[in-house]
Amino acid sequence: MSRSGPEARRGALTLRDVSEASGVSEMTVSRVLRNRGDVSEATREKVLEAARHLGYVPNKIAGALASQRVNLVGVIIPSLSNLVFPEVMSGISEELEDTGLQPVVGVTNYSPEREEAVLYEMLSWRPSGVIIAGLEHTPAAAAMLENAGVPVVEIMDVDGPCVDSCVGISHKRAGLEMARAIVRAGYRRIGFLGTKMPEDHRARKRMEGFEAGLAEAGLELEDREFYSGGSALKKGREMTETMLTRSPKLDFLYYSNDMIGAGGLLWCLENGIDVPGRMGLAGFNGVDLLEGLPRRLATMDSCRREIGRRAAAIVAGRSPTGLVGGERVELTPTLEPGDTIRAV
Amino acid sequence: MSRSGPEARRGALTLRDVSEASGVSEMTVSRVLRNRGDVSEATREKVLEAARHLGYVPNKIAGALASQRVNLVGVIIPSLSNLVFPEVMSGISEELEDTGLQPVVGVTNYSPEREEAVLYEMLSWRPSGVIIAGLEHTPAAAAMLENAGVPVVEIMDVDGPCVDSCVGISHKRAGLEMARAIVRAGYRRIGFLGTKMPEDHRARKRMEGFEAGLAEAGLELEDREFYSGGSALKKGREMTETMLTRSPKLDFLYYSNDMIGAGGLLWCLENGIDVPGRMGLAGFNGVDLLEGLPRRLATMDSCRREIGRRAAAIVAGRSPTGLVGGERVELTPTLEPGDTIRAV
DNA sequence: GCCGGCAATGTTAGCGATAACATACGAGCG
DNA sequence: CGCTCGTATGTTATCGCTAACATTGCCGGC
Repeated sequence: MSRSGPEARRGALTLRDVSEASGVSEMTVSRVLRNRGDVSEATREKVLEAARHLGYVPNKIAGALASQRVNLVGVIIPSLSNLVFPEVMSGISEELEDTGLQPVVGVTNYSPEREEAVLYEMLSWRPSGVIIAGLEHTPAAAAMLENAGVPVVEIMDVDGPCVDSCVGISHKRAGLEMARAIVRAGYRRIGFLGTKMPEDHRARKRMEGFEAGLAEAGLELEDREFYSGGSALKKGREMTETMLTRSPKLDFLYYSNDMIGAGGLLWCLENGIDVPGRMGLAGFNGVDLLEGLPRRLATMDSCRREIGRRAAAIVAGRSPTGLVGGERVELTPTLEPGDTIRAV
Repeated sequence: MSRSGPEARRGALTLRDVSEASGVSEMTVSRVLRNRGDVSEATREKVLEAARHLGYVPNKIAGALASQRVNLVGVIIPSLSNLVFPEVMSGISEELEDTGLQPVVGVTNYSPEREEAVLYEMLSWRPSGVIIAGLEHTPAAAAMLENAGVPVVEIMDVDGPCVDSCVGISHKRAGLEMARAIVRAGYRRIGFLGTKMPEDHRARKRMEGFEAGLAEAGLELEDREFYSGGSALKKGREMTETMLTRSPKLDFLYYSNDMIGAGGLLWCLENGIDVPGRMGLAGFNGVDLLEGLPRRLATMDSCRREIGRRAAAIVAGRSPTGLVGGERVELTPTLEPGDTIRAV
């Protein structure tokens, strides 16, 4: 209600308005609003009152430009509908909570070009850190990360070289160990079911590790099936049916994620297949969902939340290691045998 | 490690660097990089080459301050782990794709105070629009939205007054119609299972509408059960068991979301309960997951993606209605009877 | 050959905040 | 009483970019 109305138009409110309303300089208002520097209690009150009354919202754009500081952390992930990434996000948010830093999300849909574009866009806001999923980037994206001049944490995966820091698990090893466990349990004729995504390097590495594990025992994958799009649970069913029709002698199915694994499990149970006797099953990720299934699917936890936390800690400069960058954190996924692998 | 030259430290790269490298003025570089104004083809090439070579990334902070334009849209939602919101996000992203606008997400965890804080933070970046879930806000948040001076779209819900525009479905009506369908199918002794979240106004409205629908037929809810946290699928099972133990005469269970409904369905099937003969079941949302279940759970689609699209269209100023604000879009959820309600 | 007119480029003045430095003022001290 | 010192506040100069307004050349028409 001050000058000619609440505010002639948007954002019309600036430090100057508050300063005039409270009778002190802009600088003092700025100090009060940021809790920085010495300001007398009386002045502080006066200023806060004026700001509140006017409904002033600081302009961080100007603030950031002047101070060369931005309290944003760019987070770049392939997808939000994957279940996995929202959990990573939670970990990040949790850890960033009281650092004054704020995550900003960008989604790439597993497209390297899109990743490059999203990264460019993010960097143009000069965030004080970047967390990005995966170790594989276009050359241009890699160069940008290299020159970002802020902490960069590549997450989810540690199988390969990273630009600055990385936090994740070895998907190769995850596949390998699952294969060993399966072989140890006596299964021999094994099928693989996964996503048709050349760009999902982690799924690929898991499969490679898995095959390597089988190879140790002189085994090979007997069959494979890939899908894309649609309800993962449904696809899991369909693929399982397809595969078992085609290769009825299989005695184990390894799924590249828990959702399709769950679909497969439901199908097997409905079709009277003895699990884990006649047929063993395993997925990957360790999602919540599994707890509600009729039987607990074997899986391997992918440490999603922990990955988020550790990555955020590095960006926030509070890593427990005390390092400032160039950190490499490999978490160890634990095998959860559930009820779908024979006990040894 | 590389050149102690090009940029001594982070972001040292500015328009000036590019301008010097290419021998034209900063303004011309700016024009080239934004594709604005007349620039000769030769100059354009020269500038782009220099920019690429240096690895220049424009500083949008400065750009936004100077131009008073920010290509960001703030999106404020309660949660990312809910399945529902990522889908809304997809709709938003899709629609925003070629508008030059970029969504920035803030998560409130269903806390009004957190919502207020997130909103304040967002507005301080002066986005060119805000999309926010729900119609209920703290007075301060409402005031901020009111004075934002940019398009504000409240989404998901239309049962109540909105600040500027809103896009959603009527949860009251959704509950009401589900109740009518259930009554019509001959069920009479009905239980409700939902989340223990006073702040989830939409779930609350659904329940209210549901009760109103029952009341039309002179019925009342015979039992209710609420949960919070944990695996929704598992909770669905547990609650179903609890409720049917306590109230064995119930003949219908209405779940406030599909996940717990799915858990309930699995439990019923495992326990040999005749669905939908002896017992009818229904959920809410229409999620993908349902397709993979042994039987299709009755549900009501909540138009999530469409809500995202329409909201984004309004913010982007491309609403099909041609209106500039103050729009009210009520979408109509469709009942999907699935296999868990008796045919009439 | 002079000048209007247009296309291509340059200059100037902020955008709204903050860093860094300056100033005012009262207290405490010898 | 003069001086130092520390606290509370004000001034000035950017931050990197863009809007708006010059300016420069070159063209053709009369």
